[in-house]
Amino acid sequence: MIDLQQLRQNIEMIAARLYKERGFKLDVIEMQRLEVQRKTRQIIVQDLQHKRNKAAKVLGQEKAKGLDIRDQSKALKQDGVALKVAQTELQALQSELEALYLSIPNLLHPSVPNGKNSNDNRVERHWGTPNIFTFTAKDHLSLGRALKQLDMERAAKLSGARFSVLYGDLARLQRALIQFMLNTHTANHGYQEVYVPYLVKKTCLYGTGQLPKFKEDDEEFSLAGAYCDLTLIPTAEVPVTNLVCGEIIPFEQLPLKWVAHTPCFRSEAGSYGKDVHGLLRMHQFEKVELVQITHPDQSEHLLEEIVGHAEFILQQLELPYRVVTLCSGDTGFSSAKTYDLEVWIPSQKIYREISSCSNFEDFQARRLKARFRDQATGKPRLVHTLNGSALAISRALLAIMENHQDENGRIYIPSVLQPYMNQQSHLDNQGSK
RNA sequence: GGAGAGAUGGCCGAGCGGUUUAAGGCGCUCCCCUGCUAAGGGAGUAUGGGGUAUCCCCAUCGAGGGUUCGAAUCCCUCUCUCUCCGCCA
Repeated sequence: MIDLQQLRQNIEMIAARLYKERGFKLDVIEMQRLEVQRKTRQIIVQDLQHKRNKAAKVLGQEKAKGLDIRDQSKALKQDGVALKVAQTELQALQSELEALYLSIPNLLHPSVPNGKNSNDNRVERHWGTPNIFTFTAKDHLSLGRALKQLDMERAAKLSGARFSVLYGDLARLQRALIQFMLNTHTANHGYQEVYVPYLVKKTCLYGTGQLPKFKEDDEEFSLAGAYCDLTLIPTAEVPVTNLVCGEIIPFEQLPLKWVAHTPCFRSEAGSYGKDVHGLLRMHQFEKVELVQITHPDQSEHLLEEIVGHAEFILQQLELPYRVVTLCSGDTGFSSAKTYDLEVWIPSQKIYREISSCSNFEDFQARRLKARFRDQATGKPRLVHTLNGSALAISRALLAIMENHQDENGRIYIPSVLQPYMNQQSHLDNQGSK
């Protein structure tokens, strides 16, 4: 949610920005109409409440003196009815305004380039150079099948399309990736490891901005029946960021830095026919996620730090990548600024997203009511929240398979992972049944 | 799953229909006193919102409804915590 005080004061300017940056049409007339009504209603309600409180007090004192208060009591009944009516009207206006405000996307950071879609993203830098293969490079699906360690067919038998089954060394390599990333971020980058629920209440999704959705598509998986208010997390961002929901964090604890490994569940509604084969786009995948809860003055700088942490992993895995700043049209609803890390995919000869690092500034914090106590004033202020994938595990696995293959279909295991693989240097047919 | 007990400010804890404007204590901040330390005295100490804004008002006692002129207090529903029994990784 954006700052309402700011919105009310500079409504024309902010409406213009929302339209220019996001193509979001804010109904200024309607909003102002509702605001005026809300304000007058609120004054009426509070006035009636004030009268009620005073009258009740006087009545109480008279009763204590032993006076008969039945007539006065009866006379006050009408005020109670009027109050209830006014309260109901106020509530209706408030929820209408609330729904409107929840639908407004975040304002973008000035450094975000203008643009419509991913074609307009700004490439910041490259690292590494894509391998030039002296043979025809295979995609990860054929490589995995040849190794008998990747099985989409049996996965489909269990759960349908967009699920995977891994065997043997490939399954172990996925586990090694998770371990390596968690260990690196905790030992080298100062994050605390955190284990969180994979099922969360809907309110958590409002907090981080996945809900409300105005598209038809429902991106998340929800449970039915007795637990129907629970949803499978689409990313660890949701449970981890919601840890500070409603809290006032002591100043000296900032920044809070958490790293979590979780599976992620996405319906992928709206991406029918896109990336239907292999590990690229699945309903269930593993991810190691970084989350920071920071002082407002630090978030801009800490976004760069998070990107650095994700880049470090890619470098250690010896994978060529580039860093892009998402343009205005490609930046997510809640984000003020997002960097994507894109890893080279030899079979497609393009860079594909493997990490997304965002600064949400106070947008999520306002929804979450996540604050810290300002040292100077002693008053609570909204924190800033950031997160970054570091990395998407399934895509890292895929990238390793494709970038580190040789002409015999063996796959080189990056040296940083070998300690997690009993010093094994390659994936080959030995690791499967 | 069965039986019972709870949820009050940063913390402990009283209140069980109207002198509560949430007692009292602890902690914290500032001031005073005491030549250090300890002890003592005084003041302050939630969050959100509104207004005729150095002041006033409204809301919040786990959450949501209800009863009442008036609810922390009574009733209903839900959530969570604790104790005992059962079951279980």
